[in-house]
Amino acid sequence: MCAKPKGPQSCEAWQLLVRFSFAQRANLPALAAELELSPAQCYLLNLLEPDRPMPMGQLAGALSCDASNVTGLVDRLESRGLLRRRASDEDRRVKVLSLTPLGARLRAALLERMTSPPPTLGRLSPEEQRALVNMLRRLLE
Amino acid sequence: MCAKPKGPQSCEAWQLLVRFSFAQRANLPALAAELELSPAQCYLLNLLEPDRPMPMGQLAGALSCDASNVTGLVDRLESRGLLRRRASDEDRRVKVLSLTPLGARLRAALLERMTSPPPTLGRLSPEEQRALVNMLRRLLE
DNA sequence: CCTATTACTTGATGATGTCAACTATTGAGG
DNA sequence: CCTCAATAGTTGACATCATCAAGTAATAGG
Repeated sequence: MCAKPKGPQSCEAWQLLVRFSFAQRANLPALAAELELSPAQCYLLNLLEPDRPMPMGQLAGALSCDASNVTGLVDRLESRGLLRRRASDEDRRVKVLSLTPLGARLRAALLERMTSPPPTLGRLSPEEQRALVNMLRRLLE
Repeated sequence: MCAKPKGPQSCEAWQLLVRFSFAQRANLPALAAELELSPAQCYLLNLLEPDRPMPMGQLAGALSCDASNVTGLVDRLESRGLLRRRASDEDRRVKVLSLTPLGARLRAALLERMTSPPPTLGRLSPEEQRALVNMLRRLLE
């Protein structure tokens, strides 16, 4: 049924993490809609940190989608005044994206809503939560 | 920054879980494409278990999307012979979906690829993995 | 310079997703 | 029975998402 590099639990742990991701994805549309965003725009805003401008190509890589798709996403976000395109000084082919103050505020609101812990997290004791943080950090590198 | 029903770790644990979900989402398109599926079709197939037919409306609820969207998704999957629509006997307004043998095989291949654990899981000891399974089970109910 | 590569845009096309309007069926009263 | 409202799904219109192929501008290497 599944590869197991570290015993039978490997598989189950990963299965549960994937199940968790799917469940998480299901409530993103509603959450995004409250801020007049689409899920794709949320993914983009999540990656674009306020104090760290990013070239469009790098964003396409992080989203693992085509560069032309990023063009359209950025068109719509820029027209709403949430971010700016600016030609890079070193390489004028490159367009660097940076959040406007408005965009930074919207991003903060988005992240706060997304990461506000659900009541089920209370089922884990503080020590368990510490252990969970420790493990997830290692899984994410 | 975030609500903390159980101390400062609550927030971080959840943040990491959300980050994990986002990272996970990024490699779904490529994985789905190997099976000639779209991400949305993967979500649908994941929910439709081979031995448990499901009404379209219930599927729309589980995907948290509009019913008319399910119509289109099902149209395409049905035209590929992956599932069948059948009018329910008790209530003929209801269309019950069931996987064909072909659809069940594709679903199995999909789930196997999605849940095959990445090498980073090897960073957790077997006891840690057991603890992780235990915690995720409680988070997911 | 000349040429190839790179970063982004554009246009075409199909899939996803929502909404409003529609059909068919069910169910509750009168 | 016979409305009449509610429900399940479909359809059509429309915007967004996503890819591909082709195009433009800038860079880099020879």
